[in-house]
Amino acid sequence: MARIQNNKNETRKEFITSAAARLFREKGFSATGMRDLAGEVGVEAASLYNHIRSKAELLQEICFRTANQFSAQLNELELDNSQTSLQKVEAILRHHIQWWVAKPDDMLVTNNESKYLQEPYLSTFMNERRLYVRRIEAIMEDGIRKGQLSGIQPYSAVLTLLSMVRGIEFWHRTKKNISAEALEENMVKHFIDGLRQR
Amino acid sequence: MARIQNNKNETRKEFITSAAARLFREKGFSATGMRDLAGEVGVEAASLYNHIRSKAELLQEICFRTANQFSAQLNELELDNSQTSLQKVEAILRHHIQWWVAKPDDMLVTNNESKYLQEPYLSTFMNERRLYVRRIEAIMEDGIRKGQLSGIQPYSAVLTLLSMVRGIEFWHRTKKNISAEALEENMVKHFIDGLRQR
DNA sequence: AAAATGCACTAACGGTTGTTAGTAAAATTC
DNA sequence: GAATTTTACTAACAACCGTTAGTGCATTTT
Repeated sequence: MARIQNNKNETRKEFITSAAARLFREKGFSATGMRDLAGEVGVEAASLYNHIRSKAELLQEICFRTANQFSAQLNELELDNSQTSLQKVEAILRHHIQWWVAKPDDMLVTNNESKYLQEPYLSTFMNERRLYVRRIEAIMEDGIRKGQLSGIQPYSAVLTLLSMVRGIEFWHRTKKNISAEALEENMVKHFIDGLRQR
Repeated sequence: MARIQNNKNETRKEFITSAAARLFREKGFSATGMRDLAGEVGVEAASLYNHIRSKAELLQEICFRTANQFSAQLNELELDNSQTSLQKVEAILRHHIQWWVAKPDDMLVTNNESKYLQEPYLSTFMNERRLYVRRIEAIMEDGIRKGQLSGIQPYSAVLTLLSMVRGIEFWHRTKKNISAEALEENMVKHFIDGLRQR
């Protein structure tokens, strides 16, 4: 009857949520059983419910924690007058790349498994995502007005930005091809060069 | 006891496979039940087994049909001496975009649900995918030798090519922003401009 | 018309799902 | 040290899973 061995200063709930992110990423939300998760944590399935309310709650925690993190960056960028629009777009792209490199579990679950959120969380999540796209579009439109960006439509550029970084998932499985730093510089150069006015 | 109403000249198995692709895309492979699929087809679950061997077989059919289609294009391109490497890369990108626009169900299932393939199909699929990446890399390396492509590493560029088009999934849900043709031209311009030697 | 095949049905199987109830031991608070 | 809270356990639940067996009607082939 040993307790969950949670390291340092994280709560047991956080420990479980991390394990859940790992499993949801590997096996998918639906194919991950509470008995799988319990095994990963080192406990019986029923014991998990002393710390969490439901399987659904775990998914909510992962998706919204991750999404809020990206909204927070936009909050700061929108108030920053010291950067050009192009610099802001580059900052957003780098932020996405770095999170895909550092937290692939969270990013994959947020991207691929968020559809299993139940209402009203699902609607909230999708609305937030739409808003996030529009806010980046607005930054790009500002750059077009100031002549810094090329004639590519902002909507298309945002879709590309948010999607191209998903290739990092594939990179994670075969790391030896290229370092994380080189990958970031390549992707940033490629995206920004294609976007810049010439 | 009405039969499955399959249109024109497709077999009943193809009719079922199409419905499966639609459901696997919407709900995911694991969360899609045979009773869901049966309802979509207009029949009882057990009746499906007069036409298919198993749920797993449906996934195999979708994933390999789609993957082979892309390999076939590369087979032709590799033998084509009338195009520059840059033109070949553009052709590959356009091919991906057009398939994401026309067959989003197949593309999404092949990308997101292929992990549920069972052995030995899973290993075969992943090896084919690795080989596909290397073949595109080889085309890009050729372009670098001939001075047509910029200093971006081929591996990074391939990851970007294969991933950026996944944004089309999001576009499908909110079509009014931009037409399919404009989206294609924007993405191609963005990707190729970023890749071209200047 | 007879025989053979195709196809959808009902019923059921063994296994798995997320979750709850009840209990006891361990850790914490008093 | 006693009282209280936290936490892990076993057992069990109703629902659902993919799939098989067996039956009989409908269609096609002979």
